[in-house]
Amino acid sequence: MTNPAAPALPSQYEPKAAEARWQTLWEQNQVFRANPDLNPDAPSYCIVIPPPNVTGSLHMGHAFNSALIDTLVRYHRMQGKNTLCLPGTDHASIAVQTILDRQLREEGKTKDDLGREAFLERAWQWKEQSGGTIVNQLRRLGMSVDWTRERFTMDEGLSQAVLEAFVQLYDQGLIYRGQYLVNWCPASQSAVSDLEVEPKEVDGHLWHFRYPLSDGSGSVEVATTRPETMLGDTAVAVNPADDRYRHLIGKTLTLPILGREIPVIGDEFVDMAFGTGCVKVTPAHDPNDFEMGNRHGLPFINILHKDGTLNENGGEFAGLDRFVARKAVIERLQADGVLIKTEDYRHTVPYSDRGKVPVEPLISTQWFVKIDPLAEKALKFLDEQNSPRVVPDRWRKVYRDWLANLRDWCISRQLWWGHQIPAWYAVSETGGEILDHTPFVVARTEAEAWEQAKAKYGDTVQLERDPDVLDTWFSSGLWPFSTLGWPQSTADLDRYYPSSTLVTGFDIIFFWVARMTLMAGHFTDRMPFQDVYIHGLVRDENNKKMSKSANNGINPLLLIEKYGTDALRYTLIREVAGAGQDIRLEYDRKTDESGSVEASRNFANKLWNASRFVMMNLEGKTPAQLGFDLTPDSPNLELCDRWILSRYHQVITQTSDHIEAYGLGEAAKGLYEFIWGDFCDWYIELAKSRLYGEGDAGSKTTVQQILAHILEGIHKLLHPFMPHITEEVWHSLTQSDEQTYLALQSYPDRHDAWINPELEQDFELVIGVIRVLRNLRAEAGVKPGVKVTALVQSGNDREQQILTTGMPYIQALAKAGTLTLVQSADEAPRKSLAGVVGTVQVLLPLEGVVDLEALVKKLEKDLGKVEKDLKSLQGRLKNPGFVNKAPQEVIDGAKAALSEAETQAQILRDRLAIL
RNA sequence: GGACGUAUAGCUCAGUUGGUUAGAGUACAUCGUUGACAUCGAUGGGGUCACUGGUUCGAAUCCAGUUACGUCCACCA
Repeated sequence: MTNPAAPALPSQYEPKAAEARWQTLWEQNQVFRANPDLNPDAPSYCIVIPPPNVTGSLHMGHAFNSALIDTLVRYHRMQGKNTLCLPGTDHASIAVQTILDRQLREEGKTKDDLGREAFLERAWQWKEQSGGTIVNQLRRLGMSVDWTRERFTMDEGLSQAVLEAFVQLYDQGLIYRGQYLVNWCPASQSAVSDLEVEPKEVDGHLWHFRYPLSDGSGSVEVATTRPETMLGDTAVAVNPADDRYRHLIGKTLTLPILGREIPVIGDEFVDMAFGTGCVKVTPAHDPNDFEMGNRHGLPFINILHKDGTLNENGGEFAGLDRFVARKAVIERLQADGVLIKTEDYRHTVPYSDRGKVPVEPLISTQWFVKIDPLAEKALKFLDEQNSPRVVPDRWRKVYRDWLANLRDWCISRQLWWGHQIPAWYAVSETGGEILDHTPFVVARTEAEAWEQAKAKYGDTVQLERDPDVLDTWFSSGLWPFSTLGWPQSTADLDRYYPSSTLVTGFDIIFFWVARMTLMAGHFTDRMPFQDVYIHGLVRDENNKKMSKSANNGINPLLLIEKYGTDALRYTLIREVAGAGQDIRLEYDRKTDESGSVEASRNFANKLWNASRFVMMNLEGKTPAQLGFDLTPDSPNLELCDRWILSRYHQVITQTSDHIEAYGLGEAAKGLYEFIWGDFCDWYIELAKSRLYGEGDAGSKTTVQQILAHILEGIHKLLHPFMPHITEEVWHSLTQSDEQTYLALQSYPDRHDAWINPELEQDFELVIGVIRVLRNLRAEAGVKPGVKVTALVQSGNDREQQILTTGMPYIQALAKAGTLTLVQSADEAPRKSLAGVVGTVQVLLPLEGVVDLEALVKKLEKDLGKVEKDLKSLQGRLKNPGFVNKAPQEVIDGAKAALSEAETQAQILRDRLAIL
């Protein structure tokens, strides 16, 4: 090694140790701890991470989401913003309770055996375990979050926020308790929201029955996919415009089996064209029928227990499970001769997302949030202020449509794990039991509840708290501001709220994004984030959505172990183009290998070695010690120096612009091309001869300065994407101590003065000549190590000038020992291989044994290509339509291309003629 | 039943407001251990841009339709 001061770095980057080391140092030294009071004049940047559910561990989707967030956060931090990235986890009420229920079942127990207290203790244990795993995974991903501000949706502060929000909404008349039809999940024995229901296509049947008219004058035919609900029928509806049945409206029918008299009603909801045009109406067990029941004042007969068995209203079927009862009802109807037919019927059945069983629409008493006033406010923000700004734009419409079309939100869940509803019932008023009509008080604390209750019902009142908990999304809806201290007014809220960007997948726009905007609009009078960046999901190698049920998840830690966190992060980001597109991850399940992550690992290794090379050639100096006093007009800059500096400054601009437009993938790709292509393949190669002392001393210093300067810049530019390797190398490069961090350095400044497109084009010509010469060498079968004699010919003054400057580059990189620049090709031996770039001819004379036929073949091939272009260009320029209508610059471009092609063709023909 | 997304090299994907010779990575083939890197370098082969029609001097790009895959929303018994 030429540099004794540079650390002896191995030739392969080992991510494992470096990543662990920096993760620990960052955290121990609270590098990412936010301080709201710091730099009052600096803008702030805040991302509150979407809290993962404490349901186990993180999957690839989390890794993707985290990579995007951390890249944004690190970028903005380096831009000098006062930055906070706040981590946390979500209690995931129903999801966690489902897991615990399953565990208990495996132990042969139920939650009632344990009792609420012991159950919750167990739930907290689970939370500690799963939450711990998740938080450690976030660390492994290199998230630059402020761990001192870590939150959990059920911790003390956030629980306070939930209480406050509930009480306020209740006091404002926006929360009410009422009897409504809800989606009932018999498996978890709880109400679930509309969003927790997923429709599934199933092959079922459509059963047709005959309901006789009570006056004996005939019958009507109705059909259903759920025959057992007929036990709860309280009417049959027909469309009042339907001539076939209009006369029946007002008559009564006798319900089979139970013999109940039910009316025929007219309702426009009924589709005359579907089925028979007669609909059985079960107001207590069907959403449409519920509405009809309300419209027509029909009785609501509930036939189900909460566990899905039939209750006493089911008559002889009482006690049977709903699906058993279905069969029994069909048999009985058949026996009674009123079953007309059974059709096979494919239809959608609503399934409970968590319980994995069909949900049952069921009347019950629940708590609701009145959604209209909240939705109106969020819509107003969107329409009038485009707030939040949705990226990509197409999701804005999806979000808007949903907001505009909402039903009241059922927020009570018959579960134990979660925020218990702060309502206390005066059970002494209703015989010691909580009934639908038991009076209640809503309060922030139990003491406050007693106070209110005593005032209303006297000192002897007995209180019992509502056993139900709130929908998980109630607390998640407060997340962007509850985590910053709301309802207290805090410095954090002041400084970081509203947050800058919410980064999340489209799958929870409704569940979560909209709930946050609803709550934030109401409680903080503004939208909780400026931008919403919606990304796609990670698909598996077969383009399938990764899911637990399909068991096709890819464990991010396996890939991290194999290739490193930086490689995984870089892969995930590099794959995302524009925004919002799903990404597909290459993966071999047998070997746990991924070609694309491997490519990123190789890129990291390339960077490592390039850095190693540069550091070995700086004579122990840091970039700061070498200094960078060069300006675009410094006389001692060579063509390649100006070129790489121009490219470098373009890349700074381009990377920033892309990141700020959420084009993270484009930014990542641009850096890859610059680092591997421009910097490593060309600049470093050209720098070698100067570093090895083959030029003057000034040239060596200049090249060292530039190498050091750009290398440091590269690490800064790449740091948001690959935080560990860049932090590691940057420390060696700058010889910084362990209390100084690249993560806190400022991003490279853009200096447009360095950008020189014309010069870049000149340099492209040199590169072109090198490529052609290399190609000729390969065609001629010249071994890579052998130096050749070659000629470069151009009759153009400007090209001559560029080539003169570029001569040493061509000699070095194309291994041309003797290289002559000539005006005319006559000076070349007859037996030469030839190629063209622009109007420059590159000639490789061949002595001795030469396969003439091969030379001719190559020339003919090249000529064929050029002639094809030539023809198309000539055709175009002869076309009056083109010449008259196309813009001048396009025509000029075509003319220039034509003359170049003509020159090329001529060169090739001449060459062929000589042979 | 609505709405949306995607279709380009064997594979994963780029391709800006239409401008002619459609690009990367990867895989493949050939050559290579010169003093950063074989997790590398050089070179090469490989595409009727899903299909059909239209607009235009000119279409991967714009329009209409078709097909395939995927996603979301929806109360049809």
